[in-house]
Amino acid sequence: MSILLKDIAQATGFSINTVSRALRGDAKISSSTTKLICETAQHMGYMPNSIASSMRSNHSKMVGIISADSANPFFSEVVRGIEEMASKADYHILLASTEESVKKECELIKMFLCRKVDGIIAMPVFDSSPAHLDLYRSLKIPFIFPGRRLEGLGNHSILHNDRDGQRKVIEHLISNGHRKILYIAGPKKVSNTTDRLAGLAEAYANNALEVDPDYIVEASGHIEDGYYLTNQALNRGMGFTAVACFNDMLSMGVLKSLYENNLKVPQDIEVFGYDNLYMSQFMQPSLSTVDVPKYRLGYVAMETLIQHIQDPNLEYSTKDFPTRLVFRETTR
Amino acid sequence: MSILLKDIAQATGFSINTVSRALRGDAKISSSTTKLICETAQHMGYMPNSIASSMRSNHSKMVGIISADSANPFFSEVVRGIEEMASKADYHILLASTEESVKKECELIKMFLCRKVDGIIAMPVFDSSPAHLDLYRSLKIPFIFPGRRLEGLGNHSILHNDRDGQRKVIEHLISNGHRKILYIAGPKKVSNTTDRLAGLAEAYANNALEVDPDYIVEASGHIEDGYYLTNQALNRGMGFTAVACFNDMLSMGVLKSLYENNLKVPQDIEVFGYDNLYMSQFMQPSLSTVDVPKYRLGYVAMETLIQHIQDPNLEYSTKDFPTRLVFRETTR
DNA sequence: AAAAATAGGATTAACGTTAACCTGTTTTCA
DNA sequence: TGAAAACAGGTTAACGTTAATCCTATTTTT
Repeated sequence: MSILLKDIAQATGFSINTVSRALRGDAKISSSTTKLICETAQHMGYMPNSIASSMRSNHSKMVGIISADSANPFFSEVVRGIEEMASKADYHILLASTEESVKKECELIKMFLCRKVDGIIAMPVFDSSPAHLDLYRSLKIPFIFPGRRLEGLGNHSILHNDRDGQRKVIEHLISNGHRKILYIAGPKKVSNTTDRLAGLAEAYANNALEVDPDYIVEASGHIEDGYYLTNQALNRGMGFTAVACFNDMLSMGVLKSLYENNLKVPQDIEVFGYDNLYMSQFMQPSLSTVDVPKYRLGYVAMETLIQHIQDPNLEYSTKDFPTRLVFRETTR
Repeated sequence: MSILLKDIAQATGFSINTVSRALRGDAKISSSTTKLICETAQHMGYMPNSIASSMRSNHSKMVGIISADSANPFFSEVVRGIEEMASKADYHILLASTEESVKKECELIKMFLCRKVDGIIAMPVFDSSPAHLDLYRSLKIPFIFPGRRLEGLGNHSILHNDRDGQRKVIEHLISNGHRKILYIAGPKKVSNTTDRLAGLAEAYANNALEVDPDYIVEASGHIEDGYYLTNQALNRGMGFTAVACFNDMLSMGVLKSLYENNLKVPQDIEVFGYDNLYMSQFMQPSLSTVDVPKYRLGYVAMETLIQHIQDPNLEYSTKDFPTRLVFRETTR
């Protein structure tokens, strides 16, 4: 059916092994032989069978990516960074999304293991069940968590100072005179939610203010949550003067709700997002937010993963990127 | 290192082959034996090596997905449909994006072939170069094009009446009295651009109107194009009273530009998108658009692909889903 | 009661590649 | 000048599964 090493061996008169080595650029094969073999392979339209190669060589040149939420462009950006680096290093990607389900996450890991990926990059659900953690701990292949962390596996993470970023946002709002700030938090099962809430608490504490739990509402992180939760808070007459969101998608829903309720942004209410999605600058009004280096996160995660694949003894160490506030039209 | 069929064979006293067949539910193995083997496998924590399985059985249970543009949530939705169906049928996905580059598309196909995928689902670039088409024609595995088409391979497509949808949009605008409609087209290298432009032409023809090429501008399909092209048209004093876009992302940029130029939507200018992204209902103002069954497109594409994998003699036939206009706040 | 069919499983040989080891020349340089 | 390297490539045996074939009791058929 298709061209095999055997066929090239026959055509050139060399052994299968020599052909295999020549095609892989083995230095033991003379350059003239290598050239002849490569050209013959080219002409015959040889395509290596990576399944067979993986089988024998014990590495698949594939890494498994576990994304979290396909509805949020945040993750597309991270994955784009991963892909870019992967492609440079001639790795390929097996991609799937958990939609924030631990069960699915565990299944994916097992699937990746069966498929013999060389490493895993995951945006894991924050779930402290032993089964989940043990699964990661039992992994014999390298794994990296870009943008998220997992209890006890902190050094596998590449983070971006969530706590710091959220603290700055809240401090800014407080210094602008706001005392009733509605905070739309992310889902509990995401580490960033916890970290950003810690940043919020810190900001209040730094200003000797109490956190009012009524002004912290939980969301799954999608646009509609921002919309409905803002409507709800408004209906309850909570009288907030600023809204800080766990992410930009939520903010988009918030802006919609505020507009429909005839509240002017930023005059009546200031709004802050988090993530700095590309689209946020085109929201109406354009969104003030916290920039997270999404692409870089993915890129570095892949880069780091490859280092660990190449040197299994390499120690893991947390990286932490700085965040940066981006002021646009939703703040004064 | 890890548990193999061999180990289960040793533990149960059956042959490797019997273990393999029992685990796959072969009817030739008695139910008591099957039960014993499966339970033992479970206890020992057996994980099948899909690489080895693929190698021998000649099917990988993987399909390659070629997406087009990672920045557009349209494709995430399609991929979600693909994944859902794939997961039901126990297929897994190798996903990559061309970012609309034919070169990358061809490379991806070859990569998928090397990795022995059982089929391919692609959103191909519309490029009539022989190399590109021949590559698809030479494929010995099934392939489906959801939402796009390729010259001469029309029956591999699952479409959604692009021409019809765009015609309705333009006819609606014309019937609303608009005579100067700015149309922001997609990139030439996407079949939908051509088809939607045909729909536009049809609408004009049906109303005995001439198409003014000056009012048709080309874009790559991203938010910023909508923004800059609208600014540009405004600066040129083109005096249009409606804007129809190739997709919703463009519309988001258009809305931003119009707002910044103090033009009220829909009072001064009506705007129509295309795709009906989830987020479009939250744009400010919410976007009138054409609904495309994105998820369904992906789902059916995968479903169809599996049918073709299971029956290689099955004839290909184009499917065509109906579109539906969605009226929101950007139209009167 | 002998032949045929069936159930249940064992043996053997692949799948296409690469790793490990081996062999025969040619260089090198002490 | 001769022994050790270096060079260039060949041989053989895997990797873990599954397909194809074969075997042997037991049951069914006639």
